[in-house]
Amino acid sequence: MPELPEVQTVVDGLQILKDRFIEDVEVYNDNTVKNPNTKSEFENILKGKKVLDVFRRGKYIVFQLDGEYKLITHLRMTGRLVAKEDVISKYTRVRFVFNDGLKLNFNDVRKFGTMSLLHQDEMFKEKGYFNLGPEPLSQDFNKEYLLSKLASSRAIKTIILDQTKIAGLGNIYADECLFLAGINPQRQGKSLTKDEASLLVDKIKLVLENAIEYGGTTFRDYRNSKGESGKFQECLFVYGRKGQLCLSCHNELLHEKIGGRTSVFCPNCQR
DNA sequence: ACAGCATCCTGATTGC
DNA sequence: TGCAATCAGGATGCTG
Repeated sequence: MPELPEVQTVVDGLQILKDRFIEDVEVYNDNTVKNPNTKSEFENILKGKKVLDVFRRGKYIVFQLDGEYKLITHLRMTGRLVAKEDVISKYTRVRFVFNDGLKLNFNDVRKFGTMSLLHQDEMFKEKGYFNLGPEPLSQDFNKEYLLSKLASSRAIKTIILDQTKIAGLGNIYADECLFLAGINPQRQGKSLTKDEASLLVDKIKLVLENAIEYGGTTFRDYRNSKGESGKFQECLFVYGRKGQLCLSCHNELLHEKIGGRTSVFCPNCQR
């Protein structure tokens, strides 16, 4: 599941696309493209455009193109942007050919991933992108900010998964952060003390930084832009470990559905 | 206004 | 053994 560290790793690998020109575009799955309305429009606008920059915002990958256009991509669960293989698979949804022959495939088993090509002045059309909260690794995300978002009866896990409040956390890192902060994921946001909120901010930053160092987590589907796995799965304390023993206190890890998401936690370490 | 749930989709895993 | 049900989960749209 590509979350912030996985998306960052992909973006790092896609820097090779900078200053290249898009020579050809093929859309194999119409529903992958959200904007513009037709795939011929999508293909025609992209052809001849230069890639000025590739960057990450939350879980989105953004290609800054000349002519003030942005190609905004979301991998969702199984999307992969692969700049290595020249093979069109049954899961290739969109394919780009660059001026020097390099190919970029957007492969996506489950077809949840999306691409939107938008001009600078119509960015509001991509609501999820437009409404993103602060980057968790920036100064804007601090304990004062988090406290201001905790005045809610919703579960703390649901709050930190809300992309309009914090951009980039998904199910894996939400569970990991809450474990390291010693906070039960079911706790109401408003029940957290200032110290707990402060600790949670620190652990969110720590986990994301470490996961980026490790090239992200490959639990099942995630691969980087070269098709390689990440290594942070070796560092997980709770995600995917339901029924196993807590690495800290050796009690059995429990699991609950919170906001429709499987959540694993230690009832002893997380209060 | 907002919380909660269904929906999208396909492969892997689990259960009978 | 084989088939069917369940699970995985990010964002969105609908419902109460």
